[in-house]
Amino acid sequence: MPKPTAPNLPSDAVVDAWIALNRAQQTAQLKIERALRDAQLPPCAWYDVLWELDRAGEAGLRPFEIERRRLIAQSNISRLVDRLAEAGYVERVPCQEDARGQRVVITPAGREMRKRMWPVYARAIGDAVGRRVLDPEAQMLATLLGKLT
Amino acid sequence: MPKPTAPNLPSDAVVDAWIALNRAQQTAQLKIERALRDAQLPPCAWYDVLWELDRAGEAGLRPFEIERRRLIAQSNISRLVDRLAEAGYVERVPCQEDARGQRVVITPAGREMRKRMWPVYARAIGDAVGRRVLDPEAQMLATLLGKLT
DNA sequence: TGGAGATATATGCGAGTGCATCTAGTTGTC
DNA sequence: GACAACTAGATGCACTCGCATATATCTCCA
Repeated sequence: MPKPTAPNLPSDAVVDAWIALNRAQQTAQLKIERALRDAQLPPCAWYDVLWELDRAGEAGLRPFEIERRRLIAQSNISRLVDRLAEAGYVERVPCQEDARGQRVVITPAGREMRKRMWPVYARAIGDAVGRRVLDPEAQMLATLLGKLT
Repeated sequence: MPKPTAPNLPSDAVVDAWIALNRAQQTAQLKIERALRDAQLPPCAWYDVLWELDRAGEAGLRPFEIERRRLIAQSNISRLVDRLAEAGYVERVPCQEDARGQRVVITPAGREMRKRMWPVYARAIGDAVGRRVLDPEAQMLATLLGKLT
């Protein structure tokens, strides 16, 4: 009979879930990151940001918006945008409604890079995740994992 | 009807699972790491290795064994052991059956630190995971995530 | 209106990471 | 038994991260 030892102390099932979560994420992440690197493409994080910016369109996004959507720490956003801008994939444009801020806008080169990355990224996700679970399992996973966020 | 576009290309459910996996892991990891830091304790990775070594007993483990159990890259193990040794929590002892290698053995101070970390670590797992899912859900999660490793 | 406090972003710093490479020792093969 | 191929572990390097802090701007209220 599973019985917590004290308030908030996790059951064995919860600890197991935490361990499995780490291992699974790490394993998948490693494979996917490697697939991109092997294809001479930028890392996963670049894709995610380019994707957000592509969806955002002309207006782009404020750095703090990217931060919230992607759960990246503020200082890391700042530098990730630096790198993306240096690579020519995004542009920082001044922001008239708030002089402290800026808008980050994707460039055509950025859009193209995102498109170029997708097949590789997708195949890697397929290999690392899709091949190992059935579709309904994947759905269940997404639902359960969603509760942790 | 969900139908893969091409061999190995992931369905939407799979992509969602991958995204949720990242977010969940990152969120939980961040909280747990912070809880340890706030309690002036070493990071999560130290706990994991100390735990393996504690279970391994007198004989300790070879670095490459730790590597396999914890999915840490070889070079990182090497340096993590450096740090643990410098902190006095483990000791490198020469390995007679293979002169290239060594055995990493936990010290009493290491055992004690592991014990000291556990309550904080456990509570953090409880907060980050246990509070958000029911026990059977955690079990299901562990099972599904296990398939990805 | 004049600050006080909040918010947006940048940056210095110390630490950890992955990759490539190096050294030393081991195993298998002829 | 000698040499090629392999394995264990260490290390230099470039890069990224998280944290703390700095700076500029904004908001709101006395």
